[in-house]
Amino acid sequence: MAIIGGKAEQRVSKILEAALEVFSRRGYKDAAVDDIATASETSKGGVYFHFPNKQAIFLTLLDQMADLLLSRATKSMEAELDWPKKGDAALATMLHTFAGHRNLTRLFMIEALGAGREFNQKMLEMHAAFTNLIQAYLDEGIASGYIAPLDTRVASIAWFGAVNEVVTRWILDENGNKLEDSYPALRDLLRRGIGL
Amino acid sequence: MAIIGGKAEQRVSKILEAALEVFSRRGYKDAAVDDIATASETSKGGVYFHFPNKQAIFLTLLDQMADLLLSRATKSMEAELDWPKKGDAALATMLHTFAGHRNLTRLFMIEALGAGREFNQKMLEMHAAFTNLIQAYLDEGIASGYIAPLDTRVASIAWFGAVNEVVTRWILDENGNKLEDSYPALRDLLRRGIGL
Amino acid sequence: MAIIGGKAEQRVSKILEAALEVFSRRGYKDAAVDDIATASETSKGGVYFHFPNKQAIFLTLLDQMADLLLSRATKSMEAELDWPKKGDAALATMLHTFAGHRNLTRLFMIEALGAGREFNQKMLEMHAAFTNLIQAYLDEGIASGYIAPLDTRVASIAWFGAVNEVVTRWILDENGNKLEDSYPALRDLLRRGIGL
Amino acid sequence: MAIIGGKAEQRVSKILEAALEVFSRRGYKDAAVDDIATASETSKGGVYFHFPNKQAIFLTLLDQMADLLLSRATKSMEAELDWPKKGDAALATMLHTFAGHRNLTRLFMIEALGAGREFNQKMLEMHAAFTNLIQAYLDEGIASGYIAPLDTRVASIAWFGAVNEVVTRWILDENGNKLEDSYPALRDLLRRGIGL
DNA sequence: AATGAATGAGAGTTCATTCAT
DNA sequence: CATGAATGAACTCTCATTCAT
Repeated sequence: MAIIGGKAEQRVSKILEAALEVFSRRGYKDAAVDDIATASETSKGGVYFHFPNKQAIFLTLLDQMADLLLSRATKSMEAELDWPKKGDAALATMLHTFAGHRNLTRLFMIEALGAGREFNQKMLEMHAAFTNLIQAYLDEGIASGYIAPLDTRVASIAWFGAVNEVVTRWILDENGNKLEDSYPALRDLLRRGIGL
Repeated sequence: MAIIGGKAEQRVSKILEAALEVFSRRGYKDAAVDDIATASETSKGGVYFHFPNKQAIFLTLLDQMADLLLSRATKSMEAELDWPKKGDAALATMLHTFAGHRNLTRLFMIEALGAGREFNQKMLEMHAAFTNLIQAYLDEGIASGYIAPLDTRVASIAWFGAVNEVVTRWILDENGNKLEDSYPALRDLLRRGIGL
Repeated sequence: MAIIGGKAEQRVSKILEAALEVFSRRGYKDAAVDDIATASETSKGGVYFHFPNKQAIFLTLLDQMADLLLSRATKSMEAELDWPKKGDAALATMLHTFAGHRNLTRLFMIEALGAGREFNQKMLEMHAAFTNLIQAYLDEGIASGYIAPLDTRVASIAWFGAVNEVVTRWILDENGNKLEDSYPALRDLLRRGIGL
Repeated sequence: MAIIGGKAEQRVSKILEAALEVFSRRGYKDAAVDDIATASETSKGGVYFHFPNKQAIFLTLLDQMADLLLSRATKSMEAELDWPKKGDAALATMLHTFAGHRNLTRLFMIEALGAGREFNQKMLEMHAAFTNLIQAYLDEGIASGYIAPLDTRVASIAWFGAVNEVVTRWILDENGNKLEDSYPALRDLLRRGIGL
């Protein structure tokens, strides 16, 4: 009957919204399902009607975030025609997206790592999704002759790591600088690293 | 009167050893003090006689690790006279040290980040200790004319992040490749990134 | 929909009943929440669902008791028209009520005092509630010319103390005399003390 | 060898002093033997060398206090020749002694009651010691014809209770009035209560 | 769909007591 | 005599999960 989202879908997204807030405020382990229920104006039973357990809520959030980040990065690359500019655009988009969603970023970069071995596989997949995107980009650059051949697997990991650390520092340092200020230096460094 | 270490010191290091094992196997939150006690062949009370609480055990471990890593890296740099080789040596040493202490590394790179807000400050300090070492190295390179001026703050963070991610992937991927295989590609990438 | 009390109310009073029994048998500190849970045929979690902590259970009991005692004393005073008889009635009621609720009395007179500094304020209030009642009575006696003016604050405290000690002795002496046997002598003493 | 007190005796009294301080500050249950050890500049083992257990320390203190109070009261009574003045002197001495040892008084009046059933017998004995003293005094007054015959058992309990409550209120009310201010009113009341 | 009461395993921490040195 | 390391039972409190209504 519903067109854009039935009652159930609305409830689910309300719960996810609340969960994001609670998880990023208290950390995965310290976040109580009760807190999520309260924050989403439901009851514990209500949450468990829509999700089989706490883990599933967290995983859903991680998936959503990865999708958001990847699709934005992809889109911004597609919007550029020039190969080098594609990379710059992706980097800028990533930093911009992170900067705009500090909670989400904390969840994605910090909490998810330490949330327990259950999430290791997921984290690996997510890191891989990003590095694969980067690697494809670098391979394209080599194929089109923009850069000389190099170990794109390691390079993509290093790129991701560099961005990751800049972001992590920004998260950990509660009253630090603006994230986007690092963009120019980071871009130059990454470009030069692949001999561009 | 004690020659190598009194009974207390021995007990403390036995507890720390056990804690390292337990923390890296179960994660900070899931590690029970009871597990640590059992693993160190003491009782819970015994653990609490030597440490005020669980957090303190974890922090002690983190400090130990940071000291180990930093001192090894520093030493290996001092052993080289040529500026560029100092960096290579440090990188090689780091990867080698990580590779040789998987548990320790997991604690340091994964668990500690997500263990809770209480450790954020500590993590910031530790990351900073490493990037400061790198930054000093880069500044020296600029001062001696080996490389052109660049934003060494961001560069050092990016370097550390690159290494970090390579190591994190190695940790998360339980049956992956040898860590040290990434050395040549990583070294080239980092070198080139600073225009060397 | 509920007629006499919902499930929750019933559970709460079952817990309070059990708590009264456990507290007066073991003392506040030695009473384990687990004991209360078992005695009320619930689980520990069940108790904590209805009360935020152990202290709150104890305080609820204290309040209930104070209310019971005060309302009974007040009622018995209102039932008499003659001023001196009001006092006698209150005393008789108090002793009778105490005699009929040994556990409750132990809690109120013994455990609550030594349960810890946290309860000092509460105890002060409760003692004050009783002495205020007595003081009002004495003031009324003076106003109506039954007795000569005297320091009713100290007198009411002394009255309460006298009753208190008689009761305390009865409690401490596990196999002693009947409490109510002390009534005539105590009444005469108190009466004479205010010059009646 | 020792004349006034050997090393052992000194240690014991140092421990008792410390215990008094700790017990009255933290209450019986919350006082840790470790605290007492530290406060008396010994070790836990040291305390256990001189006392078989925590209970014994507490009991020793209670005995000491009762002895102190009783002997002072007795002495001040002996110093008076006039029978009614003996009672006044005892009361004044008691209030004065309590007022000068707030910690001790708290221990004696409050903590000891709630410290657990193990101390009930002791408390009974102590209360009895006081009321016996009072009762003997009252009996003497009857025998010498100062007052008319009355139930001196209940009367002595009531007297003790009256004093007790005045003192208890003074203890519970951390920032209340001076204890000795209650003396005149209390004296008049007690005197009149026995028809003096 | 949703609620809230209930469960019960377990967490970190404390502490009286013991005992080898 | 004294020490401090060790023990282990007990404690309060938390929380993911279940389920009758």
